[in-house]
Amino acid sequence: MKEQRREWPRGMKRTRQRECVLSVLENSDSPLSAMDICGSAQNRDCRLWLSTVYRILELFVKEEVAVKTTMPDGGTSLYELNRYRHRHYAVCLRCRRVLEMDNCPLEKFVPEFSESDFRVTGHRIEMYGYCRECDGKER
Amino acid sequence: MKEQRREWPRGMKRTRQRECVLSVLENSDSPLSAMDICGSAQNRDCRLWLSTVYRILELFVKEEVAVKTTMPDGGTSLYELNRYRHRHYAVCLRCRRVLEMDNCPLEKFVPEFSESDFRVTGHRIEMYGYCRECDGKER
DNA sequence: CTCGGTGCAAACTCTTTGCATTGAC
DNA sequence: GTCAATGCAAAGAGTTTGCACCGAG
Repeated sequence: MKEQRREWPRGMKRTRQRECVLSVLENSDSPLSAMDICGSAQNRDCRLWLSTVYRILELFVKEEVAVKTTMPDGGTSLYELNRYRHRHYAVCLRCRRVLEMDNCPLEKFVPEFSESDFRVTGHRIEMYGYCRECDGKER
Repeated sequence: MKEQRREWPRGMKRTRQRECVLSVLENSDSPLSAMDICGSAQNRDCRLWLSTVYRILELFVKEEVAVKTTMPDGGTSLYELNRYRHRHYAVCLRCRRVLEMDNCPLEKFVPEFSESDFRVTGHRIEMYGYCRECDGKER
């Protein structure tokens, strides 16, 4: 995984802890939980508290630096960098591995509603199934 | 909302509490939280504990009577009957109203993956935006 | 009658909040 | 120097677990 230097988000005070959280996010190619992030940060010799991670993530989401998601069966919230591009995932039901899809089914799609109008500003798609390694194996 | 009688799921012990949870789910056309379900049950003069609701829902999901989902920004898990048909929702970002979509963008879609194969067995789609009442209003 | 289901309490996990101190600007 | 950000503790929400009693089969 490569260190990709990006400029610091404008108008946001630059602290050691925020740099660290941003760096962890930059160097992950799948969504992370607050606890994952806190752990990775500790491994980089950056001491910071879990509540601080939550506060930083909240800020990042507000500033649209990061995006918050959840796996469909609920549980913990996950965060990833807002890469300003369309990205959808396929989740393996066996090993939980997350694959990135190269295309988006909503490119040319116009949703229909019987009851009402709706102005669509975003969408979320996840595919479920089995990755190559898990397909055919039990459970 | 109409009482739709369906037969009791096979091989599952029939108790007052389970009938009640099933009935609440049958008569809702949007996903409900465990607490919603518990509340609705109380309104029907069915006393049951929240932990019981969770246990019943876990059973229903295992038996594929119900489906567990979450809104994308995390938080509480929601449950709805497994209606064995394709159904996607649009969620209003302002009032949280949930609209059902009449079509599915994945009918003719074949996902592409650069790295690996993936056998797709299901998918989840949610659209976000603003419903007619909320569009244009602030926040 | 038996054994799984439920009531109830308590624990657990993830997340948020409050307050004093620290550190970026 | 000022005020926002953080460390830390503690509270909150949602969910799970343990155990004794109850009730469906």
